[in-house]
Amino acid sequence: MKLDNKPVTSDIRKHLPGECQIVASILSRIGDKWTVLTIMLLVAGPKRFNELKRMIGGISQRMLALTLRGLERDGVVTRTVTPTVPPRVDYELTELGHSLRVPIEALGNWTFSNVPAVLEAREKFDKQQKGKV
Amino acid sequence: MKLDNKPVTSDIRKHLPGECQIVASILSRIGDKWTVLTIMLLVAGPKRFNELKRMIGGISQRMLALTLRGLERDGVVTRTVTPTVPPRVDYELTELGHSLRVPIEALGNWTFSNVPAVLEAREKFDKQQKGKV
DNA sequence: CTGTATCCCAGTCGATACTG
DNA sequence: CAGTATCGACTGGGATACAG
Repeated sequence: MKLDNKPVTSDIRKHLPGECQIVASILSRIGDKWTVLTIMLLVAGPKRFNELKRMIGGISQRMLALTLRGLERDGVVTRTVTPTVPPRVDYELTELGHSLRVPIEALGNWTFSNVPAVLEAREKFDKQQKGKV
Repeated sequence: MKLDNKPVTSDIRKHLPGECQIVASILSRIGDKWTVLTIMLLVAGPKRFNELKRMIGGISQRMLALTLRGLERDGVVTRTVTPTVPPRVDYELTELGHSLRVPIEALGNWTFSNVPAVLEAREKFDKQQKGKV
């Protein structure tokens, strides 16, 4: 897999077969249950581990750790350890992470403004299914 | 989930608690393994079941059926049966589906153009991890 | 052709306990 | 505070077989 400095067209449909997997793997991280929420919180500034945990609410320690490690691996967040007692770890969006904010918010806003339409569609669909049985 | 106490960024944060689940459920459909690809293919026009199956390649009959059913339920695609022998079923994006194309492509294009950055970050991260053990 | 129904494995996630 | 380790429940998804 190499796409060095190729003039990347802005059309997703033109990707090569090999790139498909990478794109899918990144896309699946976005679709991950906690990723979007975590990024949205970090947009406001650096956060500590438990700070994020509290803000997210429903997440387990394990999943937050996994989510953050995944984001760190992909270069979206940085992890900064301050070796005090007790230890302090700050997570912060990288430049790449901040650039992700734009498309993520586009998607979030689309979702938000179409919630009624989707709900209506689901209700209608479910009602039809019910009548079919 | 509490996103409502900070003076932050976009509309996505303004949602009410109850809507959070809906937003998450829609978002998770986007992150679904086959959804984005399927939508991208349908952007070009209506497609039949096996036509989609062939184009996607790696998908099983079961997953394509489930994916399409989910999209239909959310009002993103329509399913049109032509009762001939053999039967013919066409799937087509609704207006809602076509509007989804914009944010999806934004995300896709971000992903596509940042593949090198992410790959580099992963490689760097993995190397560091390796050295730590 | 276009599905639905079953079986089954691999991976995911939460809860809990333990460590530095 | 900030994790890692482990276990068990649950689920996604492929393969296969069958039906309209």
